[in-house]
Amino acid sequence: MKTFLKSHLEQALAKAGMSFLPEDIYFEIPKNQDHGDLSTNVAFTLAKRAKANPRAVAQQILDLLSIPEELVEKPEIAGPGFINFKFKPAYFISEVGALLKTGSTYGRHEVGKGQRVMVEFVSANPTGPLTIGHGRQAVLGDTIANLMEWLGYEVVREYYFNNAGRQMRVLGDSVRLRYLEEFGEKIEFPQDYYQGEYIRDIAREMIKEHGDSLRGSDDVIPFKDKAEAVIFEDIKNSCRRLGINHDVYYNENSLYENGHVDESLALLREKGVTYDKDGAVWFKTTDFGNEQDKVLVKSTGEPTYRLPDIAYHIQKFKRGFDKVVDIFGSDHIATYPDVLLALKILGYDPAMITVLIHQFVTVTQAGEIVKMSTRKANFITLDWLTDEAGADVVRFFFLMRSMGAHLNFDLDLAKKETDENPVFYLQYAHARIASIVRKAEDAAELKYSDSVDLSPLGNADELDLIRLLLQFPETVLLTATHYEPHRLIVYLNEVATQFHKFYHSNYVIGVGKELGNARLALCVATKTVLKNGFDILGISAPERM
RNA sequence: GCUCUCGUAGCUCAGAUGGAUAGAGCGCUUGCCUCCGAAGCAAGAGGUCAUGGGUUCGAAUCCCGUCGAGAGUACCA
Repeated sequence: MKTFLKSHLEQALAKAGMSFLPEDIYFEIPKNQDHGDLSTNVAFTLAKRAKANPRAVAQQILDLLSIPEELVEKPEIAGPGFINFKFKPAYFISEVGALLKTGSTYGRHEVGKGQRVMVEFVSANPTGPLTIGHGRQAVLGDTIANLMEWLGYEVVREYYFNNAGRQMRVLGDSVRLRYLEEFGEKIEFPQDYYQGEYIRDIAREMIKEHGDSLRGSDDVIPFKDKAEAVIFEDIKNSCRRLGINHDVYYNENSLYENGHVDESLALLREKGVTYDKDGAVWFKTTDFGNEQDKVLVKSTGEPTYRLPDIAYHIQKFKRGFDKVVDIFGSDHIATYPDVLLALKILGYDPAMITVLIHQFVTVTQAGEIVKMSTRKANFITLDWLTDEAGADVVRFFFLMRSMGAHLNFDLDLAKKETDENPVFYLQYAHARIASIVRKAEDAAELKYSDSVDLSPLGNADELDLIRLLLQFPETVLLTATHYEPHRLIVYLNEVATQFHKFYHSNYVIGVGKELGNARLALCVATKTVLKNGFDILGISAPERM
């Protein structure tokens, strides 16, 4: 509808002989309905440039504007120079009909058609269970992947991990020590080892499988392998419970094995942006405005995380993705600029990578902040949270705030949030509609059809609801292109509110066949929008609750 | 010290390219079930948009300073 109005506006502007740019013409949905359904401030933009009076410019535009009268009311000039447009019911009714026929794909777009996008998220190394912090990223990542799918992209959900290195050796040795402890051996457990109870669980597994046969050796490999397998399975399961399934698990190690790490270093050397000093290889980031140079390969010969990260991203492009979305916690905020810089130097377009940084989750319990650390084991696991609150509530909770905002997770509230959680407000609306549809078709002589005559609709409650429903496709587009899932929740909340309002003063059953069927169709349209929105968010759409 | 994110109602948070009277949930006050689901609806109280300047027709939004919170600033990831 915006493009429709825009083209008419452009014609009027051209007729008036005003010079303008396509981006001069914006429409917004006014907060106040007295200002119509769509409003434009184009007169301000042009008046400023021509040093003219905005109202006069607006009037000049309107004099030359001709739009079809059957769909749109006569435009009005309001305030200091806004031009407001108001649609006629006929417009709304025809659009609802289209919505009903489109059904479960209503709100999908094709802007990403034929393109492949990778969304990388979670990417935790298998050293312990996923915590609430990981949970936020997992849910955000999966939902952004869903949004990309709704834009028409072919999406790959990827998990990048490392099961080699010191970290994993410490993990293996942690299990080994607990294993020995199970046999009553006096051991000294280093403070920087993994303290969690899950280490003991794995140690007991080892006893079940191997008895005491490993007591004599100090080989950590079998312990490491077991720990990795158990923990990774646990991680995958935690994700699965929230409806998250990665398509690819990409092992950092393979970058070494396939020579990609060495190759990346060689490429950077060729570009002359590295140098050797103190036995280490440095990346000359100061040449590009950074405060200090960064180490790519330590004096021990071991690369820092930067180098494999660079190699990994090169592979992302070589694997044929048109677009890459990386989701990191705010603790990684300093790592990605170096990666992007390296890619740029090597001739890749950094604009193809979108890095999303989400703020951390602070957990409060009994009014006190719980500090979390995998090492120390005073963490709250994602599984525990899912047990307590349920998958829908967990997903919803992590999505309802913008990722730039710190998320305060009040555990006491999360536990008792069963009937006062906003997710139920939305689901309730859906279940309520389902119930009406059942009842209407059972008891009354109503029958839903996507080609029912909708013209009996037209009162304020009905039109307000329709107006909102028709915003769904654009909301999906905005939510996806801004990578801000919480916007969809804000929107769906408005839909639910407006539906409840409609419901309370407009009966579906007992108002006659024509109006009844039209309202029934409106209910189905609302249900469709809610359901499609829930699908994107990854929460269930209950028929009963 | 420097960089990034942030500061909006008692609490938790929304406020699309700068727009018209600042929004929701929870909590608080008051109404609404002989009728499609009261997990709901309606009404009310509650604000110096951290703070001081600046930009302009117009600022919660953009720019600079100050205060406060979090993260980063490693030859850890």
